[in-house]
Amino acid sequence: MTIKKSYTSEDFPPFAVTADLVILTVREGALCVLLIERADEPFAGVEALPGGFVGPEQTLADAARTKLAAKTGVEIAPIHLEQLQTYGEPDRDPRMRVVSVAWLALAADLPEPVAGVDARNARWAPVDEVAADALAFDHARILRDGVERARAKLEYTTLATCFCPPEFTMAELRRVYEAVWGVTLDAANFHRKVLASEGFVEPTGRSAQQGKGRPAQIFGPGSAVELQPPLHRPAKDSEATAAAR
Amino acid sequence: MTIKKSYTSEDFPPFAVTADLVILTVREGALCVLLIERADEPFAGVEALPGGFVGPEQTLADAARTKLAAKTGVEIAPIHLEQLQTYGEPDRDPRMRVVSVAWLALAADLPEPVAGVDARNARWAPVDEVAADALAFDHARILRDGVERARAKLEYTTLATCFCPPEFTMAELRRVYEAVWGVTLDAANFHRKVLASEGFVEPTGRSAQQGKGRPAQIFGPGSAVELQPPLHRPAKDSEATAAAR
DNA sequence: GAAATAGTGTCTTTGAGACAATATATG
DNA sequence: CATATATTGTCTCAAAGACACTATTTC
Repeated sequence: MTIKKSYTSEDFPPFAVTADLVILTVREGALCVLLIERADEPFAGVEALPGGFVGPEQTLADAARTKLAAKTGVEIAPIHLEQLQTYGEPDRDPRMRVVSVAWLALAADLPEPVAGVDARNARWAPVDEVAADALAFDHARILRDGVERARAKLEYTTLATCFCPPEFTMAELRRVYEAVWGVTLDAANFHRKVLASEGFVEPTGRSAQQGKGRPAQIFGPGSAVELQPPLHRPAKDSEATAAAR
Repeated sequence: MTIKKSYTSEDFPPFAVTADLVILTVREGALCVLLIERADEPFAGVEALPGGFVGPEQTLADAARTKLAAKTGVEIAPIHLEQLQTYGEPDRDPRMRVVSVAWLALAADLPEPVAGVDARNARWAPVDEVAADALAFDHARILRDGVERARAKLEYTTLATCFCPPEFTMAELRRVYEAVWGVTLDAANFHRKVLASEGFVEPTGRSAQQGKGRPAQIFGPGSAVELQPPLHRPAKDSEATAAAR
C-alpha cells in the first residue's frame, strides 16, 4: 500500500449506500411490517422493505426519515427511528456494490400505506407470516434482526408506548407486549409492574368512555426512556408448551 | 424521481466505505482501547481508531477482520468481532463522503500493538483516559458507543470470557467485570452466580499452581452464548458515592 | 343479576447482595 | 501460626408470577 496525501475517486472503490426500513406496527393483535412490492428489476414483483439511495448531502438518519415519511404518509410524529445494522455482502445486489444501512421504525397503527412510484403496492404484513425466502435481496435477514431488536428493547425501554396512540389504557399497552412477544401476560402483574417502573406511563386522570366492563384509566407516555426495573420476556406460549413435553 | 431500468454510476452518489474498529482489552485492571496515531492529513498526529477502506469484493466483516489481524498481529483466535453502528454524517471526513461501518472487537490481553504504514504509533489507551475531543473524526463517539455496547453485553452474554486467556480462574473473570464496569464485585456472590449460569464456564478439574492463598480452580469458556440468569451491573462505585450525598 | 373488563391483595419462589464462616495454599 | 486468597453458608430483601378477590361498567 502506498501512502497518499489526498484521495481522489481512483483511490477507493465507490459504493452505493441505501437506507432500508423495518417499519413495525401492531394491528389487530399482530406485529406487522410494512412491505412494498418492487416494480423494477431485480426482484420485480417481489416484496421488499421500503428504502432508497442516500443523497450526497444527506445524513443517514435524514435519508431514513425521508423514506419513512414518504411510505407512511405521516409527518414523523410519535414514530421512533433507530439504526439497526448495516448489510454489505458484495453480491447482495446483482447490479452493483450496495451497502444498506437498515433502520428500525416503531409506529402506532397507521392508515393504509401509500404506494410510491417505485413500488406497485404496499401492505402491512404480519411478521410471522413472512417466509424466510419471501423477500428481495437479504431483506428477510434484515427483518429478522429488526424484529428481534424490537422484542429485546421492549424489555428494558419504554418503546412499547411508540406502538400506542398518544393516549392508551393499560390493556392496550399490554396487548402491544403480547403481540410483539407472542405471549399472554397476566393483566394484574403487568399493571403493577408498569406502574412500578417510574416514568413509563403518565396518568391523565381520565377514564375510557365506552367498553364492556369497568372503565380503564387513560395514560400517556411517560418521560423515562429506560425501564427500571425492566419487564422480563417470558418464553413464547408455543415454546412453553413444547418445553413441557 | 424517474423510474429507471438499470443503474449506472450516474444514478447514485458514490460513497467511500470504511471499516473502523473499537478493539477492547483488559490490561492491568483497566479497560483499554487500541489507538493509532495518524500519519497523514487530515488529523495527522492525532489519535484515531484503526480502520481503512473496504475493498470492492470484500465483505464488510472481512474488511474488519483483516484490519483487526493487521493491527493486533494476531490470527483471529478467540477474538470476538461484532458490528457496532454505521456513521455517515456528510461532513465527518473533510475529504469526501465517507460512511464508516464500526466494529467492536473484544480480545484477551495481547502483545504490544503493531504500527502500520499509515500509522506512526499504536498503543493501548485506558478508555477512561481518552478525552471526548482527543480523537480524529467522530471516533470519540464511536468509542463511546463501543464501550457502552461492551458493558451492556457483559450483563446478558458470556462475552467476558473473550477478555480472558483460554484458561482462567474465577478471580480473573471477576476482574474483567470489575474493569469493564468500573465497579467492585463481591467475590462470593460472583462465584455462585457464574456457576449458576449454565454453560458460562467449563471446569477443567485442575487448579492454579502459584499464588499466595488457596489455589483457584481453572475454568475454560463454556458453550453458552447468553447468560441465564443474567448478571446485573451495579451502579459505578463513583456514582454510588455521588448518589449517597 | 350475569357477564365482562379493570384493578388490588396475597402467597410462593427465585435471585441479588451483605457478610460470616470455612478451606487451602505461602512465608 | 499469620496471612492471603478461594469457596461455601446463611440471612435478608426485592421482584416475578400464580391466582383469589374486589370494583365498576354494560346488557
